[in-house]
Amino acid sequence: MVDPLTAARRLLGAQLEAGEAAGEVSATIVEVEAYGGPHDGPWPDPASHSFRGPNGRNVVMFGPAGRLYTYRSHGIHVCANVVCGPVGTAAAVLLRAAAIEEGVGLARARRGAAVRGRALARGPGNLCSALAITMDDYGTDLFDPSSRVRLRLGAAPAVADGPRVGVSQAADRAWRFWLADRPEVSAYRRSPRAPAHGTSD
DNA sequence: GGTAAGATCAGC
DNA sequence: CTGATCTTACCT
Repeated sequence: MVDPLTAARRLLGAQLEAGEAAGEVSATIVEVEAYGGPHDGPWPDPASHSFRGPNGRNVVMFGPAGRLYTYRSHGIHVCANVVCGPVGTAAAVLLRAAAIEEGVGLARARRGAAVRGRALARGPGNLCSALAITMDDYGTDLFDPSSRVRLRLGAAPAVADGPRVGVSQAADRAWRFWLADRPEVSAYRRSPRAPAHGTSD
């Protein structure tokens, strides 16, 4: 797993598990977005948190691949990324949506009784909520069996792609990927702060 | 030490 | 479409 585009495709169909014991909740990743790094790196990406170099929030993105990069969005939600790329080079894949396989009851208890099954982990904030991923999980090694959040890679079926959601920079880049024919995939919404279509990136 | 912006979500 | 709610970065 090296560049973010390859990593993004590879993560589709992978199993994400979260829980102290043998996986309280497990889910299949169905939608992701690739994010690059600084302007002078191999994948310059003005929409990435790492674009302006390492800082207190994004340091883990510059570390080894396979770690979890969590950040708080709009002061309310937590979003999760899988770090990729070699050490010293920032890149990550944002987990945007998943299909809950095991622990549906627990996920619904966390999200709310009225939430439809397909929407339990739809959207990056909702995904973390359903799996109880918090800022405490920042930097977690996703391939360590003793971690609270774990990842099991699989083979990816048919993949579709399109522009990323909600980014104001490089808004026309087709760096979002999802599994075709999946009801859990979230709807595309362009950022209101993004320039007119075709002008960005 | 102040401030503005934000890889979101739910509710009207 | 709007508001909630807060962390961080980037000024001055």
